[in-house]
Amino acid sequence: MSNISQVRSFNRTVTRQVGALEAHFLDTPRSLAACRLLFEIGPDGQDLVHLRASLGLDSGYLSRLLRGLEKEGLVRTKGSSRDSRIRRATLTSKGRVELDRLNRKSDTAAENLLNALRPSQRTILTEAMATVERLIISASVEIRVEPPASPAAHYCLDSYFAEIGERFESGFNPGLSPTHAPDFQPPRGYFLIAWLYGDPVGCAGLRLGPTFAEIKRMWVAPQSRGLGIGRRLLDRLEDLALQHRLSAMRLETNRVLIEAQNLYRSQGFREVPAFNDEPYAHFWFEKRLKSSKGKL
Amino acid sequence: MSNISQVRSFNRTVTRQVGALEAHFLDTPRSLAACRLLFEIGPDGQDLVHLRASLGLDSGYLSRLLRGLEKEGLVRTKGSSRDSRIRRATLTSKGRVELDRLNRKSDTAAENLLNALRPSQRTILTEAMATVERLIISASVEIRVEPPASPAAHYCLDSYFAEIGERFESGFNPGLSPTHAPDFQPPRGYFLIAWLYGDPVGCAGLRLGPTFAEIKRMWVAPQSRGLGIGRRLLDRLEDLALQHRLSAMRLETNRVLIEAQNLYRSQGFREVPAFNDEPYAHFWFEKRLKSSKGKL
DNA sequence: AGAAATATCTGACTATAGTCAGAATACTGT
DNA sequence: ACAGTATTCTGACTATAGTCAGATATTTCT
Repeated sequence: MSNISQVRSFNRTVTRQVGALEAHFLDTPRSLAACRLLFEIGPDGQDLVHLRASLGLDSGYLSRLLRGLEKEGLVRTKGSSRDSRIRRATLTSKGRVELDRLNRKSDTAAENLLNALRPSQRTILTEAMATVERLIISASVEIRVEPPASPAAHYCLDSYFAEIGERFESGFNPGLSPTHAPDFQPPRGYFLIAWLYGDPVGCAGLRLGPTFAEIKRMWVAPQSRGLGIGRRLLDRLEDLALQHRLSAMRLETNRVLIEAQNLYRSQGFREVPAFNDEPYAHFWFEKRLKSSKGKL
Repeated sequence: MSNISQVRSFNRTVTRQVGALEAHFLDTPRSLAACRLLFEIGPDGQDLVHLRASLGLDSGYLSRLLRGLEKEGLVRTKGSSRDSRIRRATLTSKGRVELDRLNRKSDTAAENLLNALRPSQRTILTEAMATVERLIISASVEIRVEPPASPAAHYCLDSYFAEIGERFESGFNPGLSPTHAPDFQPPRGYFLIAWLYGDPVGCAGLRLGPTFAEIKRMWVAPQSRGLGIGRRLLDRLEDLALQHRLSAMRLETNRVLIEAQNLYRSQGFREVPAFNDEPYAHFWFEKRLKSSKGKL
């Protein structure tokens, strides 16, 4: 079977299976959309903006679904303190009981699937499921050029600074390593964000120099590591550097970021002597870009 | 992650992905249900009974969907020659063009998923998909005791006789190896049918003797082999024989049925001297049943 | 301060999906 | 021959899902 027909055959089989699992919700007095909403609100509650984005709902429709759940006494909505346009939905205690019930139902449905198999097959199935899931998620990541001052960029940079602040032996003070947003905006550079299902899960900045490009602020969200996002960010940066006919990409990194160093090496970067005096750097890397014949 | 939470996480991810693929149908003027119907009718046409069963549609709903497709000029229905209650839906040439278009759209959607991955990941993904699919299908097979004269039983037996008629070196004449339906019905025996999505895909008969049980008419549909159906049929037969406190199961087989002999051996059967004069048999097998202490 | 953007809600609407009862017709087993 | 069963169709109905155009309140930008 070709790859494409395997994917289509898989989709047919899995749709049927998932449909059967979803049918289990139908013995509740609630619609599937309302159940999904309960799951998405979760025990800790969620802002309506987030619910709308991650379930892809029309704002009117979401509003109506929430009114329905409120009438059932499962959900409460209240304004957020920071921004009183934003409202947050939380489960009432009755709602938490109901979510538990739905979770148990889903567990049972998954268990029924597994119970029909022999123990050795169960392991094979769940391992193959993990692989499929990881690769589908990986294929769903989309990398786009974004303004470095956008909210998503701020979110990434804040997360990045928070993480290295914890990991660097000396902590991290952004003031000592300043970078200006305009450096990462055309014409002086680029800022890439990796998106997964509407959430930013990684970023990378590129600053264009006269002969080489500098990579800065490269980060992948911890829960999304191992999906090849770092690799894809580097590939895109390389494309951009090549478009500008630069002959090399350079970056510096801190010694505690072992996994980043491995990534750079596996993507063709070589360690070079220090080319700047970045205070937090211990290693400097460079990748010569092949199809370039120096600066145009 | 536990097996159960892996299954649930897989379902979430895959639902999202499949939903995205299905969204591709939405740029047609047709509903998803109508598209599924076109796929199911296929280039060769299908009886309405089959469409209703395999898509799980209400007969009124199906009727209306078909009227819609007829109005669009994509489908024709005509009475069957054998039974004029049964009607058959076939695609018009315009319908075939439309089905081709849908197929190409689906191929493109599957291709987009694969194209987001590196070639090595594509192979890993499709192999894992094949594994997941095989095991889900395998878990969806249901084995039930059925009357040996039911239409499904006839379908299995006809397929079985047709297959061995082709494979046996001497052909096969059912008259020389007679078995009566009552032998496979309680209290004298059992007839098992393996069902997959409403279609019979395998069978096995058990004839209860005074001290041992005889297995007869064991068959698995060619397109469903490798799913462990034979193994599960044998397990169920063993349960039944144990319920009747029999000490052994016996069967005979033809030398060309190599895969069957491998199955028997792997399930604990041992070759024994001929215990009957079945004309088409070359090998005789027996499995002693453990928890039994002879006939009650 | 004023303009533009954002978040939510409501009312009015449409499309899709599905159910159910009954009618017409044809087949099957005895 | 005839009672019982199966197939399909129609009309009448409901539920679910979703869309769209404002209205309102709030925040952000300039």
